Amino acid sequence: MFSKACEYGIKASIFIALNSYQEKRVSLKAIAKEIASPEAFTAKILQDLARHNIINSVKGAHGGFEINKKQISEIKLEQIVKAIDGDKIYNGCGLGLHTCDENHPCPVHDKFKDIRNDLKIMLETTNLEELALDIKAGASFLKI
Amino acid sequence: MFSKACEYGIKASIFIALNSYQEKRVSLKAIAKEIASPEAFTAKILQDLARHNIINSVKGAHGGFEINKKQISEIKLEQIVKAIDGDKIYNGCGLGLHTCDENHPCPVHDKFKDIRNDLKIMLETTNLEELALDIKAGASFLKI
DNA sequence: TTTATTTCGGATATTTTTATCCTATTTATA
DNA sequence: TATAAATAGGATAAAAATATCCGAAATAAA
Ligand code: FES
Ligand code: FES
Repeated sequence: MFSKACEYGIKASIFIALNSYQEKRVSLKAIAKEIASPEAFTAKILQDLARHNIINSVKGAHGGFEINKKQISEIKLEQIVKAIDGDKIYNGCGLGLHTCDENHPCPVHDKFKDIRNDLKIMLETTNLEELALDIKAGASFLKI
Repeated sequence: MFSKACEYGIKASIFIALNSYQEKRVSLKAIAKEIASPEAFTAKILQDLARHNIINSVKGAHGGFEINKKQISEIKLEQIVKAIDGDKIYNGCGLGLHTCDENHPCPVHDKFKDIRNDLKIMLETTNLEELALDIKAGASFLKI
């Protein structure tokens, strides 16, 4: 469904958000450990998220990653997915036709579009805050 | 969502079904042309589907691929997807945890499982016959 | 100002997916 | 029986995704 890069990006963002509530900046190393992801690969993804202004990176000693506390509840999964995987999950045809077009539908178009739309709505309405709170409450997990 | 192999497998199966209704066996070449897929790669996928008894292959002159007419309405998309992509689409965690487990959910589990279940139901209830009929009626397309 | 820490970013490596090539095998028919 | 037409399947190649390495740049603190 999502690429590995996107999975890491989502999990990392949640962990960063969680720490940002406590004014704590987290290092790449801490993130990779917490979400069980390869460090260098995760670094690339974090750079990408920083370039998209989803997270903030601070270089140098005592540097790391953080998210503006006030923005956490405004950041939707959709932004992360679009930043990393692009919007093919929204516009792509389920059977790989060049474009998903109501006027030139593939055989599964009608059945597929509803599911894809539900996914779209889910991504557009889910924000980082709620996900971080679940982790904090021990109601969900970032690894294993 | 689906792998390229799976997309080709679904489209090929629909085209084979369509022809099998008219007692026509279709060649690899004809299939690849009709669904705009690479011939040799498509051959591998068809072999896979044949091994899974979803389609039937006939070697030699006047050979090709066909589906037992009476089975066309019984073949569900689910069988094709499972044969090619396996069942990770059913059991896999949306964020890549080892297993999707209600008791050890990832942050998006609750929101994800409903969408995944809708997809599952769609695949389990959609059969080749209805898809082939749409193609025949010009209501859907296999390429471009 | 030096040092330790940490992200940045380019280059490279590995793995997986997608695609191609070639020979063997099977089968209908001339 | 010889030939042509097809699929089967192993080997290989190309492309994309995933992962690693390393030096450069930035920054805090000694
Ligand atoms: S055309 Fe294939 S999903 Fe819309
Ligand atoms: S645990 Fe991640 S989708 Fe169920």
